[in-house]
Amino acid sequence: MDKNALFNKLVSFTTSVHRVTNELTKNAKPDLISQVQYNILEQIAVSQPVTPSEINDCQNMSMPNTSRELNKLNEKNLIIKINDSQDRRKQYIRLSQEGEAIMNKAFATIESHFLERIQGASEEDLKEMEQSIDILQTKLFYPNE
Amino acid sequence: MDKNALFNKLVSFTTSVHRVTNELTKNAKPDLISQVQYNILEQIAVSQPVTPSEINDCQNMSMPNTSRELNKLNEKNLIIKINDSQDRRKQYIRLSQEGEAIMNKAFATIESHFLERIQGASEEDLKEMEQSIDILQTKLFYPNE
DNA sequence: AGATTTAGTTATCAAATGATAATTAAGAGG
DNA sequence: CCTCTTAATTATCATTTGATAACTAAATCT
Repeated sequence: MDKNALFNKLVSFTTSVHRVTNELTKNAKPDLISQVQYNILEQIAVSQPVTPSEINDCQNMSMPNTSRELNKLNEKNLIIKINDSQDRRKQYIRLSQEGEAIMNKAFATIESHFLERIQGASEEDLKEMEQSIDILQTKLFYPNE
Repeated sequence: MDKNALFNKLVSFTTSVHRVTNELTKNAKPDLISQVQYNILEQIAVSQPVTPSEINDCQNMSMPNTSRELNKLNEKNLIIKINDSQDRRKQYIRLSQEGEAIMNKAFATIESHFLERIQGASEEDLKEMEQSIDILQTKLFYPNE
């Protein structure tokens, strides 16, 4: 199979995913946090608990900056830091109750945009989408190691 | 079908796409441009010609900021601006030769990371991925209007 | 025990970004 | 012709971000 053609498809696909994600998340981000902070909260929400190191890997940031942003989120009472009892250098980050509330609200907004978007889809379409997501997630967008 | 479950899948899927995209594009961005500028160049590369308005819609920026960033890219000779002959308020943005060269190099880097990632995939897998991308792109990540 | 690595913090500074207001110029509609 | 809207620009300022250096503390290695 032509891997080059597949790559070109992937490029325009990821561009589409980014664009649509932007559209879906429009107005979902609360004003009191920055885009970077929102991205971090989203990562925490999806895969909590999470360590600061994991955050800076996924978000492509440096430790000092991750630390700073986590402090800001902590000051805003949106996250909590838990010390690892085994390895006392490590921390685990979770959403606080307030953080959960904020993210639930954001996800609800995103979901309503999503529902509008798939409004016209048939049962058949939905099934196909679900299977396609599963395939791509396991075969292409799997975690690195 | 449970649209709510599909939505949850979509959330973790888009998170994965973002994370993997980050990994693939690591080291691909030339140092002389910022992340935002790179995103803009990528959009131009994928769907040129493009108007400044389209850019600020897709990138979720404001017109003044889009204009500023395009000026910076123009000063760096990475893009060219072409006036619409019909509607003289409009512009079309394209990559300059230098811009094309830079983006080709970036895409080559990304492609090599991509090839590493799908190294273990069988013919069958590749075909499935391609079909899945097609399905999602037409049924879910289609352009808005 | 001493050296090295790992996880995270603090401080600092330049640069990039976001947001807003004011402006120009060209279309579009009445 | 006049008003309204659209496309884009310029200028400005506060904030956010990125990058780097120096540091603490705990774990691991030898």
